[in-house]
Amino acid sequence: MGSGKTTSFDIAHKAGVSQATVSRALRDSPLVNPKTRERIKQIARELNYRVDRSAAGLRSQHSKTIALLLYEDPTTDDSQINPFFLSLLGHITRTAAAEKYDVLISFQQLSDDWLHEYQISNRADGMILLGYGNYAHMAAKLTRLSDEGARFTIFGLSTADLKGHTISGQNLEGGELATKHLVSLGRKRIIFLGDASDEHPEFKLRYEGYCKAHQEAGLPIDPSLKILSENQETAGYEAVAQLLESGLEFDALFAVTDLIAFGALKCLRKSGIKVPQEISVVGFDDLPAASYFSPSLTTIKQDTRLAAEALVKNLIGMIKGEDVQSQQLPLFLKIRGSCGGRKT
Amino acid sequence: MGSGKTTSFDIAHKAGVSQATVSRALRDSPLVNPKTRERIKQIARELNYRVDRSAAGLRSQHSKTIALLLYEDPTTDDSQINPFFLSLLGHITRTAAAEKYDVLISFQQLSDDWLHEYQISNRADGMILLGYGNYAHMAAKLTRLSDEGARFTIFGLSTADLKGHTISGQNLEGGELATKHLVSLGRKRIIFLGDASDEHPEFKLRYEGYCKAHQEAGLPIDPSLKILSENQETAGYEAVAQLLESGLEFDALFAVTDLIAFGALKCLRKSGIKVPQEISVVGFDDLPAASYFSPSLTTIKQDTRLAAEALVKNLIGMIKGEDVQSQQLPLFLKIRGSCGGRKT
DNA sequence: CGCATTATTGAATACGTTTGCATAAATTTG
DNA sequence: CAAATTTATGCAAACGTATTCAATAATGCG
Repeated sequence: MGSGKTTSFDIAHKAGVSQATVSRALRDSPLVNPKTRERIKQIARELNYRVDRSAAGLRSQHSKTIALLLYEDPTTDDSQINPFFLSLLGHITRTAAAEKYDVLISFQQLSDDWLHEYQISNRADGMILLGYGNYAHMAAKLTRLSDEGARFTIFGLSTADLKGHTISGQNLEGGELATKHLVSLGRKRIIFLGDASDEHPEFKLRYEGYCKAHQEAGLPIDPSLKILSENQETAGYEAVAQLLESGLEFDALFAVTDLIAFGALKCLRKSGIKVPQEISVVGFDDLPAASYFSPSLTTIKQDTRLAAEALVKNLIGMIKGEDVQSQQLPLFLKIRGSCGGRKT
Repeated sequence: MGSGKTTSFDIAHKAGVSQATVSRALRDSPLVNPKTRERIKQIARELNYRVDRSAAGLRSQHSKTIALLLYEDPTTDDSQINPFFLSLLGHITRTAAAEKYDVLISFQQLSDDWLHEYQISNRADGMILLGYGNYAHMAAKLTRLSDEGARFTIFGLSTADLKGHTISGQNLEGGELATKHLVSLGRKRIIFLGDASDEHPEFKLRYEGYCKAHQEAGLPIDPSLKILSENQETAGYEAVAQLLESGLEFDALFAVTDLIAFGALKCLRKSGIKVPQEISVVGFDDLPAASYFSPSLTTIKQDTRLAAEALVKNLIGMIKGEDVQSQQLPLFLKIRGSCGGRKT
């Protein structure tokens, strides 16, 4: 009491065993007699003892911590974070906690130093990378990091080179799902709005799904219906404004993200075009605001809980040296007012 | 190269100095010759050396980490997190990073073990507590923790007992701001919607601001206009539904949070009441969805950046043993469609 | 130039664990 | 019942850093 904090030696002294035994008992080692283990645990509880994480980390060379790196797009300095990640964040921390891992969070731009900054410094045993970005740009970098021994999982990207590191939605199926829904409503000239270039492989896949749905329905794929838009609300607005001005005929709109869809909806509303009566709109992501928007937005929903669990469990598997597989998670169609016609 | 990771000894060897000098040099100690310091730093850079955080933490007994504890309301098990915190979260991590602190994140219910779980275990040097809850319930607990030596700051609560620990908005001024705006629009019978009981001191202050605005405008304070509502969208909906049924006359509505306001707006819309023509509505918080709602919601906005900086800097000050002061931060009125009448 | 300071450095230790190895006690086996 | 095995425990050595104390080199002062 007189001196500093409670250590495992104090427990050992009180229990009449060696410090080594205390350490083993608290970690549920089979090397210790169940009876002594319980006695030790009881004493530890009474003294409100906690293992010193720094000491444990130093000795075992494991921090039992995961670094969650949200990297921001350097071009947009508004610190608005995609709310979609908030949900992911919650599930990640919960899953990690269940596995006895802490979660460190950091907002960063892509850096060469991830590996050293987190793993080598023993701040974290592995990293989860989140955030929309020009993944194509990063693939090479990530492959190199992986080769250097970096342990990480990344959401949204799917590249053969990064086996086991990637968790993503079934983007192709998602695009197909959205388009099929529009087709089933009798829509024939469906705009695809977004950047389906190599910069955004996931968007590209959504476009492929769009095409597949057309083929299966026997509809022609008109390239002029594929409109470029950055992943921002204002960009969606602008794109639709130009579209209307061009006089191109269309009766539906598949926006590759909800953000784009919001912009599109605003522009349509301003132009006096009725949604969904004249134009049906589908988004992608199911941002919280999607249900608040007027009209509420039909969209493709990720199961953030599944995604979070996959990200965490793959990463921990990697840390433990197991062999893990990349996963593509199913997506769901969330029907709301911008499409159905009858619902709110 | 043959053996393990790079340590300060390796740097020392290569630089021809002792390990002690390396440690000092990397920490910019004045005890080391500037010339040797630069040489050492250069070598460290070349070898991609990073200080082992566990070792440093063990030796210095500081983890250089802040734990961000978001505690969930146990009664609502939907894992929807208030998006307001996302913004706060971003600013907190950025501020902490600038001060060389890591941020650990955890979703937890109120627990007696915070102190031991984080501080004693050397997982974090201090804690930031976030989340709406029945603060009154917690005040006693937090006071005890504080007495036991827990270092923490908390957002939203303001209690004399927790000197230096609390950062909050100027709730009274905020309530006044909102109400004055409604009064300036010619509204005379303004509903106050929320739980202004002892359970929510911050809501109580908003109500006091509401009263103050009335007094200053020479308007009577009618207690029957003070309507109870839980802090949930559905609760706001229900409350307004009952209100309409009761036939009570009113021309404006001040919801103590945006969530409540959303519910209120939905109910008004469903009942065919025009906002803002017949009823003006003001919320509180400026959730991201507030601008997406139709009509967009006039509300009181917190400066999350200021709040985050205050939370982090007060906490770090506390950790360093400095004397810190609680703060009340200014709030801002964000005028949108639910109120003005002319704007979108 | 001799002494008092100051500026730099190194040797050694402690931080609180985890874990390999040795040992003693208990149990099984032939 | 002796030998072989299993079960429980303790001893002691890391893990990589920060820091106290002593020591040396460099500088200033009269």
